Amino acid sequence: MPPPPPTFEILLQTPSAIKTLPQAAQLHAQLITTANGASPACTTALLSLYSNLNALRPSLLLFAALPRPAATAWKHLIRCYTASGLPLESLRCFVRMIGSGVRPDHNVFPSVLKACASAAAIGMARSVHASVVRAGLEGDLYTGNALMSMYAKLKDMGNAAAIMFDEMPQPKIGGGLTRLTHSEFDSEESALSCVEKVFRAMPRRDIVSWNTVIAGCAQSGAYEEALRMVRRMGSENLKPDCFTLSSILPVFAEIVDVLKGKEIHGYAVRLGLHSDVFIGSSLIDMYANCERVEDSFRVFDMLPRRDHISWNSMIAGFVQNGFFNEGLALFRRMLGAGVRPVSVTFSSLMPACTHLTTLRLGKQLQGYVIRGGFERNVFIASALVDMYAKCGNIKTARWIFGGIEQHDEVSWTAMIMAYALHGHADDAIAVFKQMEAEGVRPNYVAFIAVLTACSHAGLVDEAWKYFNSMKSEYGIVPGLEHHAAVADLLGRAGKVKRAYEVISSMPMKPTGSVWSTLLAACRVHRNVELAEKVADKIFAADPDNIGAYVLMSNIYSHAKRWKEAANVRLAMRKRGMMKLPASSWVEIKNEVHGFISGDKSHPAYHGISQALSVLLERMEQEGYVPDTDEVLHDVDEEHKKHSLYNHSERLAIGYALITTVAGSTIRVTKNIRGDYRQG
DNA sequence: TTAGGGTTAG
Repeated sequence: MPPPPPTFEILLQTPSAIKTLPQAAQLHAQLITTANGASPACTTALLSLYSNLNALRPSLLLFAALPRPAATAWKHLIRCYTASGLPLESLRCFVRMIGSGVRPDHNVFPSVLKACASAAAIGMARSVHASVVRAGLEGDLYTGNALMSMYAKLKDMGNAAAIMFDEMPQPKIGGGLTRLTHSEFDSEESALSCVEKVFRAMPRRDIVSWNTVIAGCAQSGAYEEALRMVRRMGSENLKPDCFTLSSILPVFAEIVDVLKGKEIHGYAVRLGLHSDVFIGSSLIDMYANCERVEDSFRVFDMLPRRDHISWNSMIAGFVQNGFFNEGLALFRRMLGAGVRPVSVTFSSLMPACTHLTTLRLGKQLQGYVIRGGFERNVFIASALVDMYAKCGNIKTARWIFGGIEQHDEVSWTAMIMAYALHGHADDAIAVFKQMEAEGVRPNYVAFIAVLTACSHAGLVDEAWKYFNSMKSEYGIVPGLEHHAAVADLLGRAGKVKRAYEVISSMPMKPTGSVWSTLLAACRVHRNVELAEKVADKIFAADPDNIGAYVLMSNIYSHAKRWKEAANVRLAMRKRGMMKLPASSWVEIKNEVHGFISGDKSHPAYHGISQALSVLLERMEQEGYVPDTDEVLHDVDEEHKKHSLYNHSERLAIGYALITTVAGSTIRVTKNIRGDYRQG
């Protein structure tokens, strides 16, 4: 009767029994004391143990001890490299394997293809695909799935991808193989069509195959195709699982179809998949994109387990829907829960600071960004450019912009818009030209930015030039915003009739706000007749447009047509429209102080008033004459002067003057919109 | 061995 085999041999035959690194090390130690412990068979078996545990160092040592590594040994090392986040090493290893005369088989290709995707090695990807064909493994299920996944991941990779691969030593993968360049890959066929081609050619498909092709379609914007594929799955008796659902939910988020999204939600609940973290974050995002942020929060709140993406989805959902304070509060909660913020957290959160124009919070957030080493992340940097510009600090905005290594269309546009908002039209146009010179094609938003720049600087001819070039040179159809910018410019330049023509002949229906800008221009240029015409247009579309009432009342006041002005105000009161006083706020020593026009309730009001009197006296000494013309109420001059001096921004400046040291920067923020509400 | 979710400019 043969003796029972030693324990370690049993263990080697059932490698799944080894679950931890110490267990593997223990077995390894026992094994080297035996006679054939150093045999290639034992070494390879140990290598497989270590590589399954993603232990790269011991795997490398064992591999080095093999005089002639067999295909299995290569496979384990390549897999371990890929899993350890070293795709280039993985590919080098694959090239060496071929060089040593070992033929690649169905075991090794999935890891190699995954490495191609991670390294964004497009040329290598094509070579390996050809190698798969030469090995006759096109029909292999796992290899086919890995091929599709690779092409799906390579889809968005730009020039950086080609560069990364070109740094690698040129592979020589057998005879008859050509390495295609990046441009060939792009011009021949889209990555999505590669995914679909592999899918169609597969003799056997499993749920992974379907999920891969569905995700590929969804991520490439082929929404209809993705949905058709989900319906087709059923014909092969496969039911959508949590992978399918988390890939398909972003489609409904994108096309803003909350009904279909809810159907998927219901399906997930019925299958008990709704507590899956992936589905959870897709649901949060879908509801948020459909402006149903309460539903997003309900999903978030009920998740039994949350990872950093669940938190990020909810933070982004809040911020994108204008719930800035809620987004910031959730960020604090996330930190409190011990979840580390990632780059996406900051790029989602930065717009909240921008909209709240709280430079203090933005700077705090930037501190986190710097400590996390995310400063050069193009998403974060673009948001920071925008934040600094909107908080009044264009120099810092420019400095951050300069630190971005690879500018994309968004970061360029953020910088153009930053200059535009500050009235630096020449700089804005220079940046626009530089963007083109560096090979980044301006998009729809970039034209809004450059037209805004022209508009704020009164560059009528420049604006028309850009507007006309949009369609003829760039193939971009001008939208509402572009027409509005041109009309706004014409109005500001006093060409109100021309602006009226542009708006009237727009290919789309003008919104109330487009007409309102013209109405504002009519006020500035004192064209009562046209103003009445424009107001009719606004009230026809939107009888409750409060801004238009206010403007008309002001226009009549300007023209000293007090009776008509009073009629407008009466009409407003009848409709229940109430005036909300203008307000300004200023940050002093990490605290925000708000002031409303005419308000005397601030504890420091006395000091403010004194400071303002001193200041005013000196201003008048130096020749300042208050422009009471802009105070439009039907009251006497002395009252006009009084209401001018108690403007909320003056109160804020007065407070800042008495609480900060000389030479400090004072940043006052004012609400210029929403001065009225329907009460 | 292969598959899924969240981000910046208007």
